[in-house]
Amino acid sequence: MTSPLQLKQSLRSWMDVFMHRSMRSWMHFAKSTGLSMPQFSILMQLHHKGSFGMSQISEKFDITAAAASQLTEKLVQGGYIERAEDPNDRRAKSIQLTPKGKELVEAGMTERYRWMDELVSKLSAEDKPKVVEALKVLTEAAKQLEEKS
Amino acid sequence: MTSPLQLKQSLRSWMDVFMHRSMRSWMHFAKSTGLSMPQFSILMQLHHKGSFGMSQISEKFDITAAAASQLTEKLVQGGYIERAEDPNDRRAKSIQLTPKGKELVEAGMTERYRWMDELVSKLSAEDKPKVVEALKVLTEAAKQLEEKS
DNA sequence: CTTTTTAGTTAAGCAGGCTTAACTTTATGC
DNA sequence: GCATAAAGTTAAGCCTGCTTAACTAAAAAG
Repeated sequence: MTSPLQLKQSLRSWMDVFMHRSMRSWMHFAKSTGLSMPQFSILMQLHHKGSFGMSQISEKFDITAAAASQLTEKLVQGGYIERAEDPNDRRAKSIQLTPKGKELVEAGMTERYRWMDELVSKLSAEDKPKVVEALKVLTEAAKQLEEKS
Repeated sequence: MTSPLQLKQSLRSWMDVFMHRSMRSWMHFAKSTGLSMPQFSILMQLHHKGSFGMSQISEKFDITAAAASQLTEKLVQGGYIERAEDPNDRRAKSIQLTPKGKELVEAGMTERYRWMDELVSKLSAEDKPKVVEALKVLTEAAKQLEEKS
């Protein structure tokens, strides 16, 4: 018997410890790159979605088009992204990660994963399969939620 | 048989989807409060640790003592924290959340938990206990790691 | 008891993000 | 085709965070 309360409790405990830890390593890495958080967030967003235009940025980050334009300009200057004209709509610009940008994002991910890998090394042999199973279930559920919204 | 690769894979998939989602709700909430990210981070840190002094802030957030002092000043002005003299060392100041500050942090946590609760509602009855078990194991492992560092 | 360290504050100045306002250029509606 | 809307850009100005530098006050060291 798993009470609903127990389930929520364990999820929340995990969430607290996980968030606290990963946020720290996250900000720490962002700082070490010399990029600001907003700039860094755009790179991550590009990593997830592949490419998008200015308007998507202003929408996602809830800033004006002007702000989005200025932020991306700095990333272009830094050589992290490149702006290309959308062939279908010549007003629109499609932005993408450059190799340099990809490299930086990869490095950030690796940093983030390190703690996870340490965590794994603490698990007993019998716990490991259980954890794998549970995380797959959770990831699957999360993806379902994502699609709906 | 759970291969090490499989374990890492499932952890990383979960981490990606989880981070992406919770970072968004996190920043969104911070923005809605009108506080800046650094200010908000200080409140969260206070929530975790209870109370601490200026020097801890500059250390944790890797900023100068001057910056820490100015940031906390704004939070005091806003009524989110209060500064008290440390009776043992009258140079030091101990800062704490006010009721207003606590309220705000609680609201942020609730926001963060909401997605988790939705996630739970997607799980089948047979999956739930497995998830609880796995998360407890992970949380326990995380706490062990935390102590060492 | 004097010197030095430590904790924190204040002020000046710089850099970044963001907004509004005034544009340019391309697409759409009628 | 012409007016209107949409996608971006640019510039001016504000606010915030951050740093350095100069300071006050209390503790520790000698």
